Amino acid sequence: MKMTKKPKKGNRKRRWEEERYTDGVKWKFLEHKGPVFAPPYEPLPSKVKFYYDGKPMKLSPEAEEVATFFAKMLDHEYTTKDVFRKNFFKDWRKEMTSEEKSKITDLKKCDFTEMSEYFKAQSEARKAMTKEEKLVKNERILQQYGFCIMDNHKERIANFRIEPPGLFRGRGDHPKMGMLKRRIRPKDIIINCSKDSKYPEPPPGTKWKEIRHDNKVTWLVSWTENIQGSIKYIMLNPSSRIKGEKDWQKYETARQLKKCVDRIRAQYREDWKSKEMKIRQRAVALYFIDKLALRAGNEKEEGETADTVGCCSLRVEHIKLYPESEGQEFVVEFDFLGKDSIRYYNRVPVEKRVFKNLQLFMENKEPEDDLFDRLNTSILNKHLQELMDGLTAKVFRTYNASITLQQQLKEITNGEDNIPAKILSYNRANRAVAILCNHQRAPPKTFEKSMQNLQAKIDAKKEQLSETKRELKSAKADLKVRRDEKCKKLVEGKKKAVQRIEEQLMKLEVQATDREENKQIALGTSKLNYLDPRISVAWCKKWGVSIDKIYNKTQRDKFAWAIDMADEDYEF
DNA sequence: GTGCACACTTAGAATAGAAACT
DNA sequence: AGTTTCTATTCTAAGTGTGCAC
Repeated sequence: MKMTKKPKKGNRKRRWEEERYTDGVKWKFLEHKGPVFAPPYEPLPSKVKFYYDGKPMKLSPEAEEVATFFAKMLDHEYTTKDVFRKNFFKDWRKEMTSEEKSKITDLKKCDFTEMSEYFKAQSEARKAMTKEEKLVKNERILQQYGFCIMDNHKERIANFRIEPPGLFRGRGDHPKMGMLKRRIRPKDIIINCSKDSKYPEPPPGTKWKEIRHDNKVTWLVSWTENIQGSIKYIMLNPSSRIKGEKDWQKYETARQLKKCVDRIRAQYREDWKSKEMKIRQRAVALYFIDKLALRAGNEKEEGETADTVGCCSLRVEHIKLYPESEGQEFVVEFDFLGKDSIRYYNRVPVEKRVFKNLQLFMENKEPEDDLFDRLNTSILNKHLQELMDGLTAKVFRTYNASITLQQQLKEITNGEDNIPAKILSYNRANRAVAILCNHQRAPPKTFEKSMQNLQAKIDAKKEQLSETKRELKSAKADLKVRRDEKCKKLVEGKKKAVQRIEEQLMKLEVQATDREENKQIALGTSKLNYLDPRISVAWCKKWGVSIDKIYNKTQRDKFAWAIDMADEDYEF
């Protein structure tokens, strides 16, 4: 793939300019220390008791450990849910001795409160640990296990700690919530590294499941998780060469789409008229993916996960058709749970042909039937591949997100504004994308209160402003009477103060607006995954906004390639 | 086409750490 | 200095998409 770039500054190649390997080879040399395992279980002190049916009961270590997982979640809503409790209890019983099993037959009779209190106290104690103590411990492990050598570079590893055992927390209505996520041991672990590297050592007295040398993949460590049976990986940090290049490539593909999106749109509009049902469905689905930035919607195994859908897996029950609604024609109402069981609700007017097609697709179907019964993501992606090299459904999300940011920035940035107002504009552009992609968050628990506090601050600032203005007035009056240096100085000082306070007030007001508009919207996901960072870098350069106002340290590391590459006239 | 294994990106919540306030 | 509040980081679940066997 051709990627536009500036000529390099020095002799040394930047990492993202080094040559890339061919035929799927991801690296030539890989050396690392392996994973950090979860600390072993520490039995509770004997004074911390578990009660069954009001009576203290000493549990076997295995049963006790699983009980602590539940105790640690006692304050969480999960533990009130039937499915969670049922799954937990079933898995807990598997860890019990036969005696325990015969005695403990009802979860309602279990009292974990002492355990729960104990863990709360522990976490308080941990908080009270001095900075140095915490830092030293974490830092040592980070230095030892947090990095690897991939080819010529020392790279940061993302998740070098193995997930500790606990109770599975699925999102939404997950049928497996509460199941026991078992402890991962060395014999579960597959190590991936290069043959000529120094292999990681398993803990004394243990063995790895396997050591392999597959340089067509990027992971360092893998294991199979017991809830869904899926594979988990340890991979590199987003700042690494291998992740950065992939990210860059993703945006280049989206820019390719920009070049041919008009043709593709014309094509799918044509296909709305096709004689073939399959093609019509494909064309309508693609229209939704393009217009509404819906996800592809792979099919999922029923009963294994929460019931969520994307575009291709939409069911009849997820949309409602209104030939006419609130003065608009051909309105489609979407209401379904998407990824992470986040609700997607939207009412959109569509073209007549789309509307008619939808009516056709829904004819003689039950609510739980697939809307696009002749379509799936594989068919759709095969078609997209023919339209453009590397094109898949998700590229539309990347493309539409990035192009929206660019357009919005162009439209709403005001050169006259001061820096905070410009940043507000940036956040608003970012927000437009987050809304498009339906990136939501639970409103922070303290949102109302924090809003009130901010408003109080604003009121106080206003009060201060009028007070200072009064002082300025009287100083001016004084100056008229006694024209001495001291009075002049005072007037100047007050003028400055008024100006300063006005600026502070303005900043607070901007902050309030920004926060209010952000109540239920998460900006981070689009910023991190959908917006070509070069657009943001160019915007910062063009308007003289420091890049760290837009990206924090971690984000600057992730987007180092873009910060280096883009100048102020970069066009997505 | 269908089902499955695999590898990788994308996602919001939880937690830790930093900053602001009292 | 202690407490509260905001921000950054960590965690890991939940998606997407490919390739292969049948």
